[in-house]
Amino acid sequence: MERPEAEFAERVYAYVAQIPAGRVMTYGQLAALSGSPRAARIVGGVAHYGPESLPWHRVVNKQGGLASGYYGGRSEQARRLAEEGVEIDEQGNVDVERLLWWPPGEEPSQMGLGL
DNA sequence: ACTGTGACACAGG
DNA sequence: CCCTGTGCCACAG
Repeated sequence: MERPEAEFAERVYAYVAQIPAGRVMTYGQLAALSGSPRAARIVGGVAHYGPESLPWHRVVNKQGGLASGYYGGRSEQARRLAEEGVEIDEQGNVDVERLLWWPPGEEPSQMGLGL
């Protein structure tokens, strides 16, 4: 399956590129920010065929589980996250609640609430 | 326009 | 915790 650049993918790339070291974003979150709230799976495809230069190891599923098809395997993704100070529990998951990152100005908390 | 393909999400058991 | 099924939708033939 080839997945050359496309609008949706371009947006995902832009967000992934902004994730700070030691923080993570979920597939569903990236999908929503990129314009398709229910296209989490598409983000997976984008990640698989996207630029290796981007920090894909900072993209995890909503439960904190590491990617199943990460280039180099989950152990490699875990290693890269660990290097940034991210702790992986015995189940191989990260604390999404605590490490989830949102692009400045697009936090869900400010979407419907006046600060 | 239709079909196959998922590095997901979510509801059940 | 595990596993299973169903919904999901951008993108390539």
